[in-house]
Amino acid sequence: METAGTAEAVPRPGLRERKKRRTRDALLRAALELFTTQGYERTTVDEIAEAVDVSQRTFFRYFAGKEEVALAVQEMVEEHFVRSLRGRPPGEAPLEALRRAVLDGWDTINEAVASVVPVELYLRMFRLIESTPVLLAAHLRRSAETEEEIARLLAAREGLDVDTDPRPRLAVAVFGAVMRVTGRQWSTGEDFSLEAIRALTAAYLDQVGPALTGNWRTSGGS
Amino acid sequence: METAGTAEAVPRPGLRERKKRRTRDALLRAALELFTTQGYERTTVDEIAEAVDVSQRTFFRYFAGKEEVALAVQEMVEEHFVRSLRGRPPGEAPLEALRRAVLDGWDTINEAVASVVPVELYLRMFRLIESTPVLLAAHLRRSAETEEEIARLLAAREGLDVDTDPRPRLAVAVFGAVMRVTGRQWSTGEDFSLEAIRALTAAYLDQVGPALTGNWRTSGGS
DNA sequence: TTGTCGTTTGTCAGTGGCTGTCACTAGCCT
DNA sequence: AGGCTAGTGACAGCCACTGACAAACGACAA
Repeated sequence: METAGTAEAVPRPGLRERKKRRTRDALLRAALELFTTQGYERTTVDEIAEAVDVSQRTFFRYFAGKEEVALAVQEMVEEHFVRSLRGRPPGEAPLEALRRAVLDGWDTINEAVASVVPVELYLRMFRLIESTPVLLAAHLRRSAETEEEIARLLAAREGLDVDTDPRPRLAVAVFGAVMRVTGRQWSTGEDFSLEAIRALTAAYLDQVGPALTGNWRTSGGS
Repeated sequence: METAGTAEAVPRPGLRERKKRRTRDALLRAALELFTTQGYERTTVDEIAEAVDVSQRTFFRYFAGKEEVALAVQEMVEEHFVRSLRGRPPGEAPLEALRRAVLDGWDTINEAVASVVPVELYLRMFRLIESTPVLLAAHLRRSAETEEEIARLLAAREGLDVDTDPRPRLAVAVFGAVMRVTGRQWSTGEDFSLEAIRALTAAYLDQVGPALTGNWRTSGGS
């Protein structure tokens, strides 16, 4: 956090700072472009560095590893969602707040992403993550961390202790599970639009209740 | 599949086969022992191979990578659980079958694991996985694959198409989420016994309902 | 027993991700 | 202007992992 204080967030970035940000953004964009065109495994770090004309060592000074650059945008999106959740009114029930936060997050995704990469590139990258085992693994682990953060957030909201009451973690885990199924369904479907995943999210959240009802044989599916 | 037929599963393993199994088991045990004593990252493949007195190349002929050997026992346990689930009577409601299969799985965990490694070593390894980021990531991804298998299994049981009806995948994802929270809670708790995780499993499954109820502020806690 | 065959294994060489070190350059500050 | 420090490139090295080939060894039959 650069600006913990009050107003003026950008007194003067300084030349060094600007140069750094430009290098980082360039690396990120180059990496994503290479990943989505020739695949994650078939892209080497040397290639990415060369595309931006820096040394391999410099790449590793900006990103902890190949994985991190691949998941950087996803990270931004999750932060966007958590921010959205923090903004929900305290009166809302936990699951209601979660639901509204995600749907709101999709509606405003542009604000969070477009400044660094085009949304379309983000969506392509999302699908690549789902279909690349090592990326999917890393993504799932990071999601688990985000879930822990959200669980603490909700527990605080409701005045509970996350270590003695299992309900916050359980609820968040369940919610996260639904989000994951949604994302997977979207990425293997046909409609790769933003509206599609937004609609899927709403639909699947509505289906959780029925899915947990014992008898699936009466009245059914999508 | 060596023995697809009916009875006699072990006519005569043959010397070669026995030697192979012995090498594999030795590698597995040595790896787990090293991992749990000095940590996963601080253990090299060369070390493991040397402990069994084979070449590094041979290690990679038995295991696809360092990750695989670390998760091998976990894999056996999950297979054990899926087997247990397949044995549930068709009349049971899906979630009921899942619940009974897991609890049953814990009760009979010895049969599935003890022949290869002591159960105690498995439990230690379980905790190591939870606390080692790259292992946790790989574990979560494999769990996702198992969940897909289970979803198809349940869908078949109930006569549904897993691709048009979201409920099987949703239910399994929710169930898996609860199991993960359970495992995490167990591994960070104090009682590392088998009974402890068994009891936690039952308790957390009972808490899912309440966790999804909107109002946590009335009556709660562990 | 001996010879042949196919499998298992070791050796060697190489790739790619990632890290430590060190010297150099270029912003920044007084 | 000149010193301080952050950012960088060049180089060397570790470790996970793979392909290729030859040697060792078990299986089986003559």
